[in-house]
Amino acid sequence: MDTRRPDELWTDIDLLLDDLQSPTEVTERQQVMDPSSKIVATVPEDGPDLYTIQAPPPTLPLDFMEGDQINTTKPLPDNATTVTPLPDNETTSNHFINIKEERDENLPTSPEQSPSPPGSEPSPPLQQQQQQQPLVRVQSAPHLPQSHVSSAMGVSSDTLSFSSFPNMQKVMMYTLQPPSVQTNIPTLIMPQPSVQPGPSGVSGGNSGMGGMLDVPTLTDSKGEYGFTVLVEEKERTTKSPMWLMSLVTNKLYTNINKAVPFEVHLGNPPADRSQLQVRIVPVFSSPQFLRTNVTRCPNHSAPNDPTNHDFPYPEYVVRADHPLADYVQGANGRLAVVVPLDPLQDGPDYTPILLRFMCLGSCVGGINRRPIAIILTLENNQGECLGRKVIDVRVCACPTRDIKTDEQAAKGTKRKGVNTQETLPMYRKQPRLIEPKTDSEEDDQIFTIKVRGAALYKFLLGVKNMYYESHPDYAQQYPDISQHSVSSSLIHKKKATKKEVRNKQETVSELDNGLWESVTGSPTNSDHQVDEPPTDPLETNTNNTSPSNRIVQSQLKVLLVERNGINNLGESDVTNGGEYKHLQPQTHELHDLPLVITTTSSNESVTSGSVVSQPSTKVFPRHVPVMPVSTYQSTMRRVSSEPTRTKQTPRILRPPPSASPASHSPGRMVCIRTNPIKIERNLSPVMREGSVSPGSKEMLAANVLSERFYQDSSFT
Amino acid sequence: MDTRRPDELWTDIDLLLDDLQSPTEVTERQQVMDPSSKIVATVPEDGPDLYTIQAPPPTLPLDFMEGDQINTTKPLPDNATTVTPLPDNETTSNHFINIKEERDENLPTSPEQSPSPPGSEPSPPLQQQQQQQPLVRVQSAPHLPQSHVSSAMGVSSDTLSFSSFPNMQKVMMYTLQPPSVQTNIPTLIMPQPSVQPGPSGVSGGNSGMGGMLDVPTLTDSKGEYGFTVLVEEKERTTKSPMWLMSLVTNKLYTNINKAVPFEVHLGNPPADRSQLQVRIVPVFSSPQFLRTNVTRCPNHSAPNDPTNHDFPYPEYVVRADHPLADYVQGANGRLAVVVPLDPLQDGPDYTPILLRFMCLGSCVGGINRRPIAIILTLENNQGECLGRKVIDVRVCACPTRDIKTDEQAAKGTKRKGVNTQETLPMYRKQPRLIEPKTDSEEDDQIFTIKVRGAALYKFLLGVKNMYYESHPDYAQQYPDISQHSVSSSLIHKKKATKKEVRNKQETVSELDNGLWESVTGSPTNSDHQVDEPPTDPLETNTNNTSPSNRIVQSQLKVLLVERNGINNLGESDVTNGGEYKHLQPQTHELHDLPLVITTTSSNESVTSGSVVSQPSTKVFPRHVPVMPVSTYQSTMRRVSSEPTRTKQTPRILRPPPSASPASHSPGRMVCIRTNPIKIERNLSPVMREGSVSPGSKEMLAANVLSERFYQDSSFT
DNA sequence: CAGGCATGCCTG
DNA sequence: CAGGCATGCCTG
Ligand SMILES: [Zn+2]
Ligand SMILES: [Zn+2]
Repeated sequence: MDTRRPDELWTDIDLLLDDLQSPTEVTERQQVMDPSSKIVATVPEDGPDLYTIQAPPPTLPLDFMEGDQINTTKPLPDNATTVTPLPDNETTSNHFINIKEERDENLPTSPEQSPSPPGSEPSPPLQQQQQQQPLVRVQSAPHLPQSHVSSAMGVSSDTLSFSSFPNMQKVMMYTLQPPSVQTNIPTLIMPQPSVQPGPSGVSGGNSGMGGMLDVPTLTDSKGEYGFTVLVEEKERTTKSPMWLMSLVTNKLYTNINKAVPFEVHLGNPPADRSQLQVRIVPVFSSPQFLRTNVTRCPNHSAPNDPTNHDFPYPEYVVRADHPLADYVQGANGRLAVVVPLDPLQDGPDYTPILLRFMCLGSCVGGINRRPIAIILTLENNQGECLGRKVIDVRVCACPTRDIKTDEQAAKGTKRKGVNTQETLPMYRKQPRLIEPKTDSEEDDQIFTIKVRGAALYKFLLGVKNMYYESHPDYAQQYPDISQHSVSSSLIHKKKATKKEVRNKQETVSELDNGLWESVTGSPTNSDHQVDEPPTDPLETNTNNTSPSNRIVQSQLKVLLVERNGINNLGESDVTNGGEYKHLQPQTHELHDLPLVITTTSSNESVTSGSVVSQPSTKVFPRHVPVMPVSTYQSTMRRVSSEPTRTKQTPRILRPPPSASPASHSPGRMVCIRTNPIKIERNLSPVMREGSVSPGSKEMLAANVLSERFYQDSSFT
Repeated sequence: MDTRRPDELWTDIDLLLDDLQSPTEVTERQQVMDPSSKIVATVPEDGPDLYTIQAPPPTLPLDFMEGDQINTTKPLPDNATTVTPLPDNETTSNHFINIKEERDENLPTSPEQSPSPPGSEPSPPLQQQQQQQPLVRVQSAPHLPQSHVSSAMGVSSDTLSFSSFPNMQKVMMYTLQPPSVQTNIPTLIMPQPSVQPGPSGVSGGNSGMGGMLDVPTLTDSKGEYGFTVLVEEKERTTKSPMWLMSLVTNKLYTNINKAVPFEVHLGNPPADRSQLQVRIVPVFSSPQFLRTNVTRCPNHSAPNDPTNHDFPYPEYVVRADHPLADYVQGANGRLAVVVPLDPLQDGPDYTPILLRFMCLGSCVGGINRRPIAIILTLENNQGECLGRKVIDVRVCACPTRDIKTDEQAAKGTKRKGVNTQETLPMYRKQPRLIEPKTDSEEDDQIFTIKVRGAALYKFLLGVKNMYYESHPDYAQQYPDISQHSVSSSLIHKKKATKKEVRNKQETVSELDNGLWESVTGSPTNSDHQVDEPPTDPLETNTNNTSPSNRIVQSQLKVLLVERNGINNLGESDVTNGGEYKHLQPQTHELHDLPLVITTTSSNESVTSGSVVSQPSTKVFPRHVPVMPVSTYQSTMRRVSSEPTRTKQTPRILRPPPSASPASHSPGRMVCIRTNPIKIERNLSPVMREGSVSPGSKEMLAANVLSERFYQDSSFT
């Protein structure tokens, strides 16, 4: 479930657009249409080939999050699984986006350093820079070197190596790049937005949650103070223990909202313990969700939930039973609770910290059956990380049953003598779907986007990849077709040959099984294959000798769509390759971009030859009242008649204010249109039922595309 | 899950207080304490006896909803199951609330007529009055005559008879009244608030939802136009049907967000069909939840849920695929969709209406595995009901599986030849718990409230009953002990004797089984046993000859607690017996009532002799940092130092504004205190962990009690 | 779509 | 608390 609010999505888009701006060449104009989302974009023509982007959803969603990157790879991966070149004898005469890519040789080469904007002073040391700039460079192509920036929350920039899983990228990653290409990969690096550590207890305020975050470090590190955290194997106080710690699966099993004591041990404590604190961050431990924030489900984070009646941080999964517990949103956007390290009590040689997990691992819209872990980091009062401990956690209604199940599965699987810590834990099958299956049956189909020209095709592929990267949940529900075919074949092969061969190959096969095993204790990373060894800021190996992260300026030029019958041409050239900015969400004046909406057969300029259009009558039962065209038009007109702030300023479509009670349902369809408006009665089911929704992915995609077009049109 | 927002709760409290005001006699002052909630109330002393109110939760929650009533029964039910009279040798010298009860003989006697305020003109006819006054009198005691007011939504005032279930009241109801007492029951009738048909699509705006509503009419009525609604047995269009209609269970089985065609038949259609419309209201069909609104779960009603991206009514469970569908909140607070009756198409002789169910029947925090039905009412454009059809619905992920399961169970249970329509459907076991079990283990205990004096005891019992009535979910999770013991014994007996005796006795046994069977098609009512025959406004039997609903003015007098060391005495005398008001939420000046919070052993004026206090050290694991007293005090001081608007005006505690990110967790504990503030270190677990929360039930209870005390203190 | 698992929750 | 059911969802 996407927990972001619409306005946050818009901020994301703004941020994205701000960083996507690249010089682009426009050659000619025509229209390319997405038959499913009914979004028509006018793009320059540049290439001779017509490619097909296959996507399961009916739209090309594009509400990517900040912190992601577009991978505009070149050369074109004609051998990619999902690429379906169409014959050039198509009658489509579309235009194309010409994407020029340049490698920026001025960018810093060490992945441990964030690149500075051109002309700015050199980056400060990592730790301090992180404190000042909450920017994290994330990179999605697994074959690219890693460049995550450490945070003070136990989520650091060092990347766990995928070297032991050579084939994993085929399964986990969305890339058009052949695995052999390891260098000179042009990428668009988008900085992570500065996270407003706003009131996280605000109703519905999932600020910065739901998008992609940095990849957490899941390796333990005692640090100079000998920091470690233990959990007793079993609560012996009562007959019905509130938690269970399995030494077999090395996982904590507990129920929802039960206090679990964590013992904080300092083997080499400093003289002044009062300056120390412990930060607890829950993370998804499965690779595909490492970068997804762990928040409470909508059910449990509802302000009326009893657990929130006396607690202003309803969205924090982990709570600490400590009067000075601090609930913060880290610079990386993750929700964390920080507890000061209490002085040692009389008895034991450790400091206990009581934690509660406020959602079940099965909570729909929340953890959603994905394995989680908590990262406990020892910090000084400057927030610098002094040690780290990662503990797998399973919050379930029947810990005793589940620990039994898991341990039996683990014992049945693993060979004796092999330390569980060394192998990837995988004790229970995991589902693949994240979102509640609320989409109508019409949505889950294979749609085809015909694109003429390699440039636009690549651009759209990059957008598609970016969307998948930033939407792991969506990727779960609608797996990328290209990836799916690759991974499924791998899965089949591995499954057939899985014969207790405990080596790297089998480890891969376990990964390929589609299970969401935790990577805790294993030096792996979610979607990045790195050549460098993993570097931990806590370790002495700070100098990284690996090849640097290649930052490339991508240039794209798009064309403005018509607006009010007039071509409003304008351009914008923004270099974003590797440039980091303080991303306090900036107010953009680009709010009023027209959007052309049409259907397949009504737009003459769009080739409708082999476009896969939906059967418009078959999907619905009989006697469906068809919404009249007038309804559409009047609704659209209502909004489009709003005063345009700046004629030359593109407009980003925004969702309408919350519908008034008096408004009827047709009023919910709000979009801004330009000429030509072409609506046919034979609307596709998707169009008719959901239509183009204000906050929908279609709209976002349209905005981004249109934004491109507008900004670059003045170049022509 | 309580879906109300805190501010709505406050509104509820305001409304409640407004109606609870009754003349009260204050004799003396002392303090009665709730050892669990740490709320100390000063009450007048009036009675010699010390009673005990047992309640499972650690608090005496009091965020009752409007539309409920307090049943201040007299005489005292000493033989009630939960009543535990304490010996009078307790050292407690508490004060008491003196509750005077008078029967208002001027009130109308017909349950079909809403009583008018004294001096006002007679009530208009039922139908019209309902249109004007969205007030519904609800009554909780099952042995009382029914007085629900009809609404235009197919939810009418006629009550289904419980005559076939003579023992049901013992199981379903919370009453201290012996079943034999059928008359002269003093009751406090609270009018239902006027429902603001506000923007239901507003985030978190569950306006008026979550409380108790009127009891819907679940009987079919063709009306003059021969109205009925059919659903085809099975969708034959596709191989995987989106719905299934079982003729065995007479229930519709469908998946979430699938369009199901309902065929609206008019056997005797009028000349002008264009003035007709159909209203669809989902209701819980099991007796204990008949009066609970059916709304979407927090998960699915989240604005970021894909189903809400293009739809401004996220909380409506039922959607209609119709361009003119209107999503309204009826006068009774229920969410409904109204669809105009389209003209007949060429082919069939019926009008199809496509409906979608936007939550699974299992949705936590929503339907929550409770059986539902939809009530389809034919209306004219004045909203007058012209016909009614009730259809059971099960929204599930596997309709084919579940219909199979249900039909097998039905066939295995019922004897051949017996029409399913005539028997209570009960095909699958139903759980008893509603709320997600988020409460800590410390919460689910039996707590004891010692009360001295019959009056206060009765008052508190009434409050407890009212809370249970208005919180069916809570009643599910923490069943009323008195009711539980009665019902469980009944269940055991019935189960043992359940030997295929298909008569009334067995029907009762089915009810006693704790299952949530639908009452559709059966003339039953949820928690009311009525002597009158059921009256349907559609039927000719409009004149009701049954004994009238006895309205009684209850007078209560409470004492003000100390504030700032000074006794601010004031009183308020409000007659609320049977008086109906237009309840546009009124702004009360009673916002600043002090609240005395203390713990058991620290308050010398409270007798701690046999008070059941929680073990303060045993519940928590070892090494729990105890929140220091200073933290409490500073936090409390922070809020209590706010400017008091009116010295004489009681203050209602309000939740603090959403916590700022910089605030630490102790800041969440906000309460307004008066002297004496007595905090001991050995705080009970409840106090220490959750503490007194601003929006919690403890606070609400304290506010109400304090409000009483304040208003009546000037009498002294 | 059927079989079966995962997992919350009810029952005894 | 163990056994088992209810029910969403994954797999084939
Ligand atoms: Zn949850
Ligand atoms: Zn739901």
